[in-house]
Amino acid sequence: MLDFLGTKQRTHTCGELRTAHAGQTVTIMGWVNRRRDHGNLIFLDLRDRYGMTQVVLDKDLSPDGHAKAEQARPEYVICATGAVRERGKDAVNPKMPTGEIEIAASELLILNDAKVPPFSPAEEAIGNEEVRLKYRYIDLRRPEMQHNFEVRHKVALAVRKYLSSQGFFEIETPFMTRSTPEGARDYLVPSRVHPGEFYALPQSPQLFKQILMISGMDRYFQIARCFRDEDLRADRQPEFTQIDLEMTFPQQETVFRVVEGFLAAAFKAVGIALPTPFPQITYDEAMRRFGIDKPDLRLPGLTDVREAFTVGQLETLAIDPALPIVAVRVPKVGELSRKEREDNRPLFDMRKGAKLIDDLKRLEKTFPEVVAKVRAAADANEHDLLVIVAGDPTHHIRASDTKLTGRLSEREIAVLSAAGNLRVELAKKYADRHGCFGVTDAVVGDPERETGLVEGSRAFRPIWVTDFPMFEYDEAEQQWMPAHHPFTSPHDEDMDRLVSDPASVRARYYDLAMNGLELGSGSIRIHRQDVQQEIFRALGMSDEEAKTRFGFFLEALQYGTPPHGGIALGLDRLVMILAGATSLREVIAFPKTAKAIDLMVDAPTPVSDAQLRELHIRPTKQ
RNA sequence: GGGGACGUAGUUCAGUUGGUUAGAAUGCUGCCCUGUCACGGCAGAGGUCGCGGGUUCGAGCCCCGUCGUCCCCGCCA
Repeated sequence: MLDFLGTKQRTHTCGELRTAHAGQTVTIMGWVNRRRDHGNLIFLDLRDRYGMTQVVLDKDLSPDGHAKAEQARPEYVICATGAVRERGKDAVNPKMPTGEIEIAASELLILNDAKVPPFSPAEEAIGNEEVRLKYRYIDLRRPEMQHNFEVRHKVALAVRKYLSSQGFFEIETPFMTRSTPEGARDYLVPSRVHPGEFYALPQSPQLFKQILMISGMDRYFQIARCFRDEDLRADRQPEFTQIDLEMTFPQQETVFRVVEGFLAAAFKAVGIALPTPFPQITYDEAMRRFGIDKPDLRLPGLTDVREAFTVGQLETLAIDPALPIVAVRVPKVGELSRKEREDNRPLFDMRKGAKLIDDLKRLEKTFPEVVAKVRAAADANEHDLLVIVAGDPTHHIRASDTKLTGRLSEREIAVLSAAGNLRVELAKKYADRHGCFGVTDAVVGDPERETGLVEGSRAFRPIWVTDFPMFEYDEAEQQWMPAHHPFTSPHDEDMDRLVSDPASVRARYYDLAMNGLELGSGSIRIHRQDVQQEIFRALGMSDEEAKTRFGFFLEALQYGTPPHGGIALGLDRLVMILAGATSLREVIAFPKTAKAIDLMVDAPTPVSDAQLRELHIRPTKQ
């Protein structure tokens, strides 16, 4: 029943034939997307990565081919040879790029059959992720998935090309290494040769890339796999890919220009113009204006409306005059009903003393002039949703005024971040009303879009967030902790306050945010041994402890370390944004479930006792 | 570790207050069909209602447990 391929060769893909090919005899191969059987006339849609082409089997023209086509079923692998024929006017399918032609097959080979698939790649929407992941090879046949991986490939290629053009070497670093100072749990690899000892899979190539700078490699990059044994989210997988780079003698701006360069190149590769340079904002300003350290610029920011209130009014309304009072505006959402407001309450975090005024109509009855001022300040019209977030003066639990993070107090941050999160949550909930998020899908969701840059697209809004605080106060441990890894350099002019006022010390640390997602983060590193020691001491770490934990690196630092810095960007997240997807699973070929299981290969699994014995491992019983 | 949603035909789902034989669409199988493109027509097959226990005369539906998928919190410097 099945045919041998013999010496047949594919002459064209299923996506490239046009009317210009009419008259040519061609051979195409692909999967049966759909079969339409009209008795003596059978249509087969052949699908491959490049597209779909209609093959016609006419019993008069090719009785053998027609007989084969009768046996063909969805997902059978077919080889069709025949003449390209322009379709009659009434037979043109304007929905298909190849819809003006068809192949009048003179010969049809069934190269392979297929079991009835659990779902069809030809179907538009499929829900069950469990089935999709188990039969991932079928899921990946879907045009949407193939498009996602085309985007992923083009982005990676553009990044490589650009960085290479800027003098960066792509250098690999080990997968089997030792635990590094990152904060996540390690995946461990037992050593057979060294009983009881383990390698760790890298959470990032952080220390290796710094050592490459010490090694004089000048500019390094890597599209690097990273591993972190933490619980998953829609935007977090246990193994993920970073565009990792490091350079010698940079200013912060030097790093920014490089990243802007390769991102612009990557976006251009998928047909989108990304204007550079990207805007910048300090951490403090981001918190004040957006209530979050990864602002989504597609939405209006928070508005400071303190001035709209008199001291007396604040007292009547039980609002803390010392804390920020901000308006959250969501365009075009309109007034909410009492029930809608009720439903939205869980979106607001009042645990740390923030308070929400979500019924401006009611407030307007008592204080019409206040509401008028708030509306004016927030630039709101009657079609916008507007709420006010302020501080609750009766709330003094835990949050303190004295322990500062940067120049904002913990209580100020509590109010601002409650407002900032509400802003994002409301926008997500009413996305279909304000339409600020919609453009993304329209721009890149169309696999057929091949040409034409979307000039200055407002769908993708990157922003640098700079000057993060160097330290965070850990309430549980009652001590200052590095907000990032301990090799991040503080600002030169903040150095003298390391001990006296750690809260005010700014790090030369930066994030790149896009559309409310953290795309990447980096820093200018510490390159001097004496500074590094000071930082460790500021963190309450003894010289001995530092030596045990990072000895090899501290040693390396002493052999002529140049100033250096870099950044790492999440490739998966970047592609996710470009693909308009909401989960990393849509842009990772073989992802894991929320419980870190690979449903296709069924991993992890128990291993044999012999294997464990060899590795000197004895599992503990539950 | 915690919270929430979901689990019924291959797939997507419906299933009333707990009541007789669990439905639809699609897919699948067979037959018919020479211009379809989500082809159409006729006929048919297809169910451990995730799993285990309980309540009840009677459970897809109620209760307890458990497993799985997804989302969130914690966690992820």
